[in-house]
Amino acid sequence: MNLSIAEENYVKSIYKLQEGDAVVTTNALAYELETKPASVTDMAKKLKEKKLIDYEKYKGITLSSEGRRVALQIIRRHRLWECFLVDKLAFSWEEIHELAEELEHVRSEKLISRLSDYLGNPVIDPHGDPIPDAHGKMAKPRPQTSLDQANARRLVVTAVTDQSTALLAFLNAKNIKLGTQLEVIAHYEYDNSIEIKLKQHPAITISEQVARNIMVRPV
Amino acid sequence: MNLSIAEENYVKSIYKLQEGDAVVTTNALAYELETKPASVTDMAKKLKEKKLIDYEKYKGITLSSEGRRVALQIIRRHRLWECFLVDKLAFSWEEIHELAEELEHVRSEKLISRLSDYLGNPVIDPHGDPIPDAHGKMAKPRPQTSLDQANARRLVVTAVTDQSTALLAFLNAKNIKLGTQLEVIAHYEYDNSIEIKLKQHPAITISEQVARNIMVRPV
DNA sequence: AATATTATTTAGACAAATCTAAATAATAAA
DNA sequence: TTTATTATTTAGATTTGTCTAAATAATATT
Ligand SMILES: [Mn+2]
Ligand SMILES: [Mn+2]
Ligand SMILES: [Mn+2]
Ligand SMILES: [Mn+2]
Repeated sequence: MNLSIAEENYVKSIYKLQEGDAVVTTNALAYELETKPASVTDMAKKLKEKKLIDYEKYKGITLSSEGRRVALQIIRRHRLWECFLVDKLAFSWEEIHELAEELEHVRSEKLISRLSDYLGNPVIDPHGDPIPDAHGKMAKPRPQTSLDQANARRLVVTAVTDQSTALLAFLNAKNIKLGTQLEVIAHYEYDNSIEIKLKQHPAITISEQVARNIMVRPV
Repeated sequence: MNLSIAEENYVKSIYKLQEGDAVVTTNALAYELETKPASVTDMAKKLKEKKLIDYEKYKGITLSSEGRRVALQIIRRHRLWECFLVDKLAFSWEEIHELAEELEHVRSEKLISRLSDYLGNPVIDPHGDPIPDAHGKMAKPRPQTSLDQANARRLVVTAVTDQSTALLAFLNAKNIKLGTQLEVIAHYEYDNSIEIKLKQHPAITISEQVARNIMVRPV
């Protein structure tokens, strides 16, 4: 089945919003793809026709098993290109998402398997997200929680859930990256901000919004 | 100016067919792009509107200076990706053209300049074609002739003009690649075929059609 | 110079992807 | 359980890139 770039982007976004088994709503998908609900309805009909999604009027969207397979391939391509950009071309993690958003649409099994080999078959991307293998199998992510809900005091950063340039640039400025170890000093109840300390750096206070998007596990 | 993939492909093909200063005809461009003359006429109007080409009804097409600039950027991207595929991912020269045809449309100055650095700023691609630099400057190709017109006896292969998978696969089978040294044994007048000999290989006879597409210079 | 052939353009249509505005369905509030 | 609000879909339009068939222009042939 030959999918257009638009169709691939829809499938990928549906996968992302599904998070397991939840039904994806028209509005949520429109927001995610920065398009209009009417456009989503149009595309939903096409993707249903192609048997990539299950969809009934007013009932929301879920991926079919074929749709899931396709989504995982696209995600694989996306994340491998991200690894390439960071590991080989020395891009930083906030610059790569947009580029990978385009590179992911070059469809060639051979290209991607060679790229993966070339990169040493990585299993996580520069944002800490797992990379599906050629069969769509992903390493189950190690148990992790968002920083605002972590109990332990000594933590290591494992991923970021929001990959906006703005957040990643903020984290760069504060020297926080994947693998960074930090210690929670205090929770401030007033605004749910959190004071943390990185080795060799003075303590800083980060907002709840930032903390929610940093995934951590006990060191 | 933001060009679509289709527009980029047109500009690149016009550049290729122009070969210096010749006017490009509607039919030639349609054939090159595997489309119909009517479609070319439609697109010519759009590219003229965008000031990328000079075009008057029935008078053919030439690139404007802006069009030339754009074409050289696309060619740069195409050839750098070809280098990447061969040098880093171990593709062979007949597989890379199609992939580069897609990769060339990822527009990012930064990506391409980093890629170029990463590859050691190569000046020729795996087919022997020169790679424009960031300003569109290309190394003037060293004087070369097609194998069927070469006078010298000892020659070295510098480029191939036809990059079809079929020709490149044929050359692979005969162990002919860029830099291969060969000796012309005989010209056969009957069908203009040429007998050549590679070091450590028995002599072989190649057709005029093949010889026309192999570029060489005296060793 | 008239006629035939070839090249190019136009007219009109279509598919993909999108949009706005209006209609309808689902859900929440009164 | 009506009524209001929100979510979703439909109707109809637009843009981009393409096509076929017909018309016209340019060129070649007689
Ligand atoms: Mn994308
Ligand atoms: Mn990522
Ligand atoms: Mn292309
Ligand atoms: Mn090439």
